[in-house]
Amino acid sequence: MKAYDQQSRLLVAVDCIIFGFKEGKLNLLLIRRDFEPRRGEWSLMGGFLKEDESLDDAAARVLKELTGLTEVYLEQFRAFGEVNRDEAERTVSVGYYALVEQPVVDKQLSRDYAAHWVSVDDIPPLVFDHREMVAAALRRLRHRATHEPVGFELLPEKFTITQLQALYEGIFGTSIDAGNFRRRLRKMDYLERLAEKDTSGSRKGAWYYQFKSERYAAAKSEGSDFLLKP
Amino acid sequence: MKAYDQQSRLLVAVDCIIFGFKEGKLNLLLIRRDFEPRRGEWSLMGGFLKEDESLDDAAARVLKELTGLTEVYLEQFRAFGEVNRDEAERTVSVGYYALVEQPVVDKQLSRDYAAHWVSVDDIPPLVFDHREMVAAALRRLRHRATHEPVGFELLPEKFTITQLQALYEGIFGTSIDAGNFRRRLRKMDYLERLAEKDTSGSRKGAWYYQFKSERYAAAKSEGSDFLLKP
DNA sequence: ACAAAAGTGTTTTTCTTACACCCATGA
DNA sequence: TCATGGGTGTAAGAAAAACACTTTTGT
Repeated sequence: MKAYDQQSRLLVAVDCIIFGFKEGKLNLLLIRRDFEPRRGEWSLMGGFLKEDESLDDAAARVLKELTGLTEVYLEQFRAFGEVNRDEAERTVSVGYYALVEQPVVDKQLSRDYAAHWVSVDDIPPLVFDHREMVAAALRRLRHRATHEPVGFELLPEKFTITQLQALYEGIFGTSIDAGNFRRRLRKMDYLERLAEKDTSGSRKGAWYYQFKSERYAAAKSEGSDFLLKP
Repeated sequence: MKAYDQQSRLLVAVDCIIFGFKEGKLNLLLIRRDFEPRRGEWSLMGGFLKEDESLDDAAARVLKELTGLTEVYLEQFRAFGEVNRDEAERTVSVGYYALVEQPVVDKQLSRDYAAHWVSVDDIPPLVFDHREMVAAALRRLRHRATHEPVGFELLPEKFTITQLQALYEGIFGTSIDAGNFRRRLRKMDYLERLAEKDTSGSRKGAWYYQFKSERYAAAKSEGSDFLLKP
């Protein structure tokens, strides 16, 4: 059984699947590897776990190094441990997915990392098992987005219902009935309609809304379930 | 960024939360640690990842060492990576939960490991962060059991509706309307009623049923969703 | 014949779905 | 005034919940 001596220590990494949303498309932030092996190929943003940091801390650090962002939604979804998944050395990697506001990231992105957004339905070949990691992250995101109000993390603080609908259509790759979608949202009293309109998309203008997390927490603790599916 | 040299290698473990079901109770298989630190205290069954095995393989190996079982339902649910979670040495642990037929395990259980079943609503103090791991596993089990037909893994191949209801009541700690529960099951044509009855529980006798995984796969691929909640 | 588990039916209410419709406004 | 996205209403039907009811059989 378990005994501490004589056990093999090995590398533990975290890899981040960074999701963004822009112009109706769900996107993924990739980098080109700047070290061997497979220098120059497309890869997820990752890094090795340090002695003095937790997995969550490591993921947040890695994300900060690439995007400069610190207050992002970040959730572990799965550990990947096939023996030969990293060809250089045995490495166990823990996958995290992040939800960021793409326009905000675009401003902060340092050019050095050669980071680029790609649409989730047009992903280039990736190193190692990163493709599989993306697929798993996407499944998890779809699931989370229907059962928890995490989609909002991909939108600016103020957003319109139409934007939210486009987001969900982007996440699921389907189209949604606008009337029914709105009605479901109307019942969520943790969505506050602001006294302000977005006039960029139409003549009439669309009301801005805001997600109130405190109110959601209250609603949840009283047993109400979030559910928003295509 | 990532670079392979000069990185700290560390211990990676897997820990198994083993669920069983008996007499209306959802149970957990625990052992007493037989090595330092915390020898003799209650713990989950775990082991270190070896150089030449995947995480899934390691979990299966650990499970086999304790229960002798090989064909069990086993699913990773989360990695635990707090810096001081294991007081002896920095260890990242990947949590798996297993669903086993308790009566079968009882027969095979080697006395050496000092393994014992405890009810999930009466868990003794556990070492390290094992309590938290159990809580996370239980949340995952509840979720999976409502959306996928995994509950059957805890029952014998042939089971009655009443047993299945008791199982779900045990998993969720609630009571369920028998009429409505049965009706939902009647619609699942991947549940086959056998020509045999269980007469141990009543005069009348209850039909045995069997879960047909091939038929379920077919139904699923045609878009039908499993849903069974309290 | 009756107790007790197994199993069925029926009514009520609630939620989805599909889709028709109205609104506001800049060009 | 009309095209366009924004937003509301509603009728039909499906599904969930509550609960009364029947069936079977050993004692």
